[in-house]
Amino acid sequence: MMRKKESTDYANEQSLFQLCERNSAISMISGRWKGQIVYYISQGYDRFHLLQQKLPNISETVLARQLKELESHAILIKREIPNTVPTGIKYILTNKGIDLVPILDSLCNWGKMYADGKKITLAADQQF
Amino acid sequence: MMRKKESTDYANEQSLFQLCERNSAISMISGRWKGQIVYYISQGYDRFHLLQQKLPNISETVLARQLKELESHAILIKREIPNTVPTGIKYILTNKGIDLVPILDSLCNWGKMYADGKKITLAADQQF
DNA sequence: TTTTCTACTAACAATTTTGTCAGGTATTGT
DNA sequence: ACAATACCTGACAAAATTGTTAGTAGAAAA
Repeated sequence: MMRKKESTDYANEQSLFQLCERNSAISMISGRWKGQIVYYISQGYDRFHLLQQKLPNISETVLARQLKELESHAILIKREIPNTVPTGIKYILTNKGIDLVPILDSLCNWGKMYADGKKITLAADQQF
Repeated sequence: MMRKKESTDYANEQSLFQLCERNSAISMISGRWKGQIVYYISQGYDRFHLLQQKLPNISETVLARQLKELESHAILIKREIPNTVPTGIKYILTNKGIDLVPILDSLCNWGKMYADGKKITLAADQQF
């Protein structure tokens, strides 16, 4: 475990992680529903009422708001579906949104991997 | 873009993503400071006052609270440092915490990759 | 005409998260 | 004794997020 700057540490310190706003990326996905919305859209549940079906505990208002926020972060965009009965709109992920999916997936795997029993394990060099 | 279950879709639908609590993993890291705290501890800034130096805008109280929350999620643990001047404590990442670091890193890369200009790009099959 | 459907929005209330203030312990140095 | 360092905690205020209620529009079906 390294401390402060040593020359071997340089690449690490200079990493995007160091300079970027760690939190802006986190805040873009940290709504109560955003992860699930992005996921379901990626699965083809790309219309308002389909998302409502998939997320039965979210109200219309809240869903609309979350979609708007995702749109403002350029994670998805709205698109009118031509020739639809009462003017349908579908939501499609931008490339940014598509790239987010595997990251959310790995976050979720991480959560699940350590879900059971809350057993705490440490790296070998931290053992005692 | 697929809809509902088709046999080719099975693996996808069965993915951990589908079954796990997408949000529990997200909520563990979505504090205003948690990402940064985990990162700095991984970089060796493993003591209370070192974290304070690295995060000058966080108050003592809030830092202590965030650390406690991370501890309650088994992302880190406290450990007394023997023979220290006024009883030092250091924070070490559990394996769970260590595994989180590259995920936060990729989240951050993702954020940075799309940071400039907010240009929206779409996948080829969504073009128009 | 009234209802239904889809896709919203504004206004406000409830809840959750953050931040601030004022302590508190334990040890060492002066 | 008094100050300083390191690490907290409880109580409460401020701010942000989420949820609720009531409404909108435009078109088609009853």
